[in-house]
Amino acid sequence: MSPSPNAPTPVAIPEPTLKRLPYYYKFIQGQREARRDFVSCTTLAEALGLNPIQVRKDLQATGAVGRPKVGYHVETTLDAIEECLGYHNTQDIFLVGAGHLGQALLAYPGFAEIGFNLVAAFDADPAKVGREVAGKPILEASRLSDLVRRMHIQIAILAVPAAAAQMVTDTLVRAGIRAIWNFTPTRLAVPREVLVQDENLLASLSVLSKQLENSRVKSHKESIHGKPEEL
Amino acid sequence: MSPSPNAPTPVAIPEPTLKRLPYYYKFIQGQREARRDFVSCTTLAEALGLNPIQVRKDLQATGAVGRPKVGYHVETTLDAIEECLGYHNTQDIFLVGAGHLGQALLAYPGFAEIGFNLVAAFDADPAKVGREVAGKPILEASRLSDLVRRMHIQIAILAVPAAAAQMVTDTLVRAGIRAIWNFTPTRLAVPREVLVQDENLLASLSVLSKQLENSRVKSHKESIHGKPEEL
DNA sequence: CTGCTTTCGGTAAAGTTTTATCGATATGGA
DNA sequence: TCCATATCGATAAAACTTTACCGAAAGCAG
Ligand SMILES: NC(=O)c1ccc[n+]([C@@H]2O[C@H](COP(=O)([O-])OP(=O)(O)OC[C@H]3O[C@@H](n4cnc5c(N)ncnc54)[C@H](O)[C@@H]3O)[C@@H](O)[C@H]2O)c1
Ligand SMILES: NC(=O)c1ccc[n+]([C@@H]2O[C@H](COP(=O)([O-])OP(=O)(O)OC[C@H]3O[C@@H](n4cnc5c(N)ncnc54)[C@H](O)[C@@H]3O)[C@@H](O)[C@H]2O)c1
Repeated sequence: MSPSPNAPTPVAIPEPTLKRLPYYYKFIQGQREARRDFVSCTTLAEALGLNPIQVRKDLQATGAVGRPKVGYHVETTLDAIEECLGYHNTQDIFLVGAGHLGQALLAYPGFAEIGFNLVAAFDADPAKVGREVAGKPILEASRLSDLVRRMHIQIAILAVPAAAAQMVTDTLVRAGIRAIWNFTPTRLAVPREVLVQDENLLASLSVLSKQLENSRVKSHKESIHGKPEEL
Repeated sequence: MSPSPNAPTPVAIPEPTLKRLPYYYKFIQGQREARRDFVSCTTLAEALGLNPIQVRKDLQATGAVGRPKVGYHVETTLDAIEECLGYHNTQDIFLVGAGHLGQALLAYPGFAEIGFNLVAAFDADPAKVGREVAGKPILEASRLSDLVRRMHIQIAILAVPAAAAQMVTDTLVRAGIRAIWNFTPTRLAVPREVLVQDENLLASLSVLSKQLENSRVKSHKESIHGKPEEL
């Protein structure tokens, strides 16, 4: 309750903001390559199809400061975002379940670019164990617990069949995992101190489909009630 | 502005709710298999680690009605969720970009279960064209536009390299696509009437990593300021 | 140098989503 | 039969996110 003595306001950054930061980062990188030194919220917003005020608030949250009439300094703003998202501090992570999805993730070079080192995968299928994908070994699932512990792995990617999800989670938790990136369509039961980020792809697709249905109804209504606003 | 004459309250269901519905669905299916006829918000919330009041509001949004002291009828509630998420009305969809991620999606049987029929993939790589993945053909990218139009495809999955994302999007839009499920880390420019659902995996991982960092700071603070609340 | 315009930062308002409160209803046991 | 209790539905409060507003700073044109 009492404010910390000298804490530099470590106000948690809202999740929607965190999800937008990578877009700003990518665009500002492009500006750097184009040899531009400054970029304004207006420009960013225009390019990304967002509200300029929202962009400004998001950048403020990273600690970046802008100059009126000029915008934000490209280099320092990139640094601020990197700092904010922790692109610097490299982190080793594991993947559990080297099936279709797991192997796609293994092969993906994008993680390394933002400071994650996907070290190894684990699988229960003997036919997969021993193979490599993109230079990453697929190890025996039975070794998971021990290696999480010994290598002090904090984050694991979960890409096993739904039926195995909770069991693997329990193993990870017992081994001391701190966060799980969950691609299974299961709600995982974990202790309060363990974080879970759900990536429920089916749910996302359902949302899209539902919104499509809504928009159909809406535009139909509009066309009936006569509201052909097209600008 | 004026209320529609006889519309059955087509209030748009909030996205967070839509994303939770599949979890309820899956759990209630389990209850059906266990021969239970009713399920309460309390039970659901307990099992899924959610707030019971939230569960109740979510179910209300689907149109399901419950009985005090008893809960929600399993069969009718499943129907309500199916109806709400459109699990019934089957829909053909296309995938563009049959690379690592695209092929994992092609092989995934989950889409069919919720009413989506992933008909075909399209790729620019001649080495991939002509092959099949899980019985789904990989077709020449040049045929995309024509087939979207002729088959009246409304939803496309975008899994091409970021560099090609906008170009493919433009093609899809010109061909009359209505919604794009976007796995590239790019913000797509589309006309207002086209929906885009972004699935920015790197952004999600960044969020998780940041939250982990926050929780570390917090628990450290707590341990200093003495706040070992453990219940 | 002066005024015009763009853009920032802070604060306030509006909109959404989550959580709380409370009366009503139905069930099961006294 | 009647009471205690679990649970629902509705309404309200709280928390969070997005959007708006306004004064100040800084570049630019004349
Ligand atoms: N493939 C997709 O596109 C896709 C899309 C959305 C969601 N998902 C979800 O992702 C998960 C994985 O999907 P997939 O298509 O890769 O499935 P998959 O069957 O191809 O792969 C699962 C892998 O996990 C391994 N495995 C099983 N039990 C294990 C255990 N106890 N420990 C370690 N490894 C174990 C299997 O051997 C297999 O290699 C599923 O939960 C699925 O619902 C996948
Ligand atoms: N693989 C992953 O796990 C992963 C994770 C997160 C994000 N993503 C994103 O998903 C996208 C695809 O990733 P990937 O790993 O599958 O890449 P990939 O390179 O394996 O596959 C891309 C495919 O797209 C095809 N392609 C290229 N240009 C095309 C065009 N104009 N029309 C049709 N097809 C075209 C290529 O031939 C290739 O088969 C990328 O944008 C990536 O950033 C992938």
